[in-house]
Amino acid sequence: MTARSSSESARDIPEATVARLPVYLRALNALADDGIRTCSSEELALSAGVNSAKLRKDLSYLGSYGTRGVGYDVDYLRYQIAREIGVTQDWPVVIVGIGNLGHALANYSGFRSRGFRVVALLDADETRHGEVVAGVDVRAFGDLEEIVETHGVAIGVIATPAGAAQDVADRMVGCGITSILNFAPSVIVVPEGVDVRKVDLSIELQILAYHEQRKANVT
Amino acid sequence: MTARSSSESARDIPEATVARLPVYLRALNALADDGIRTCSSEELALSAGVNSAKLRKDLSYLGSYGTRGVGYDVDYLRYQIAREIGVTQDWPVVIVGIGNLGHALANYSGFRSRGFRVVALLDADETRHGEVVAGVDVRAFGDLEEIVETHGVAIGVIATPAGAAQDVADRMVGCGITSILNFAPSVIVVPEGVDVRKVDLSIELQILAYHEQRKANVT
DNA sequence: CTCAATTTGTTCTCGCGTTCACAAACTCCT
DNA sequence: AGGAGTTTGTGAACGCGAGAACAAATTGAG
Repeated sequence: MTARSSSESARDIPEATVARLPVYLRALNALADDGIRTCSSEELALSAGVNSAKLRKDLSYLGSYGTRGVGYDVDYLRYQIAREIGVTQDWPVVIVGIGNLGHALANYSGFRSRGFRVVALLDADETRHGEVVAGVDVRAFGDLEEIVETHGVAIGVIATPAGAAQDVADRMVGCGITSILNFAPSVIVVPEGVDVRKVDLSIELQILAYHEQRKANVT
Repeated sequence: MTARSSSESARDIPEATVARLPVYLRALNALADDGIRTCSSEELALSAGVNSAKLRKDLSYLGSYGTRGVGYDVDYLRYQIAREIGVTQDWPVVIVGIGNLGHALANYSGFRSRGFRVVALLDADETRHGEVVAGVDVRAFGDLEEIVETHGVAIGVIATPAGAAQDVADRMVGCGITSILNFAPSVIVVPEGVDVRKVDLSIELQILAYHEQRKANVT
């Protein structure tokens, strides 16, 4: 299943490591902005908020990009991580659902600066079609196929109410979208081969509430 | 460290389980809305998008709330989970940073319906003070102490740009806030005893991009 | 050139979480 | 009442990730 014919990047990077690579990349960018050209695993780990042993192990999955006795070249490592994640290229993204959250996402500058380009905002509400939000056209949900095909979109973002999420996901999958970021508070089912990541705002708060309650209960 | 003097809820629930309890709660609410009064672990697991064995083990940490041969009483289980998480009570929350994301969070109905009440929106921008967003007063960041004390706030949400996040966190901790939900794309450092959860929108997309790239590379 | 100091890459061990598999408990039908 | 059929709760095995610890590689001083 994980056999790769491509000669490079054939390593199988653990999921936990993949989730931390963007954090390292951000830390490296911050260091570069400060004019720092070289850093040790200890320093980088501090910036990223992780253990240095973990950092080194994570980086070792990518290859040997450090120099013993010296550390890592910030620019070089930055490029290597970006390439591994795939953010050296430009990823077109569609956002469905132009409520408060869709608005916020469309305006979020962090997407663009990290290689993601919002090519369209889709909504079922016809009265909003033709509007321009954050420099992006608001279009009809029915235009999804056309937009996906024209721009070669592989990543879709769901920012609709819970009730619409599964329908939207089905349509996205039907168009050939293979990665979905779901902000709707509902579980969506997709075929094998499609990746879904879920961000649920109220769940995060509930987890905090659980711990908060326990703190209070230690009498 | 985990010794509890309180007689009930003395069990130590694994972190991974805690993170899933809100999902189960949501699934149970959906079932209840459909008029379903009883469900098996298999059915509930399907709604929640998990394995039924995992679901049963998770629930077993709370106690034996099911009936063998029958399943779980939806209302009863719902109450037990809600009580365990702590969402039977009302949690006052402050949001700092009234940008696009702060706006979206303030308007998010999912908070209120789950026991979280936004008591104030704070922002450094003086021109916005006195405004009312989503029925909540926009106040000066300097009012943090007063608001936290008045309402007994234990949970704070950071929705500022990255540069301000650490300062805001420090102030929050200084006021006695012990749980922080951080949407700013930066690592924040807090003292022992303070819980931080981080939601980073662009990191989620980068993780998707990594997998997307790998799919494309399987030639 | 040699040796001390530094820092990476990797091996090893431990603990947590997931999953399987099954005994225990309950219902319902005859 | 008894037995077949369900479904929970949990013991045990397994796999992954975290962290400690160390060997290998590099630098720089004398």
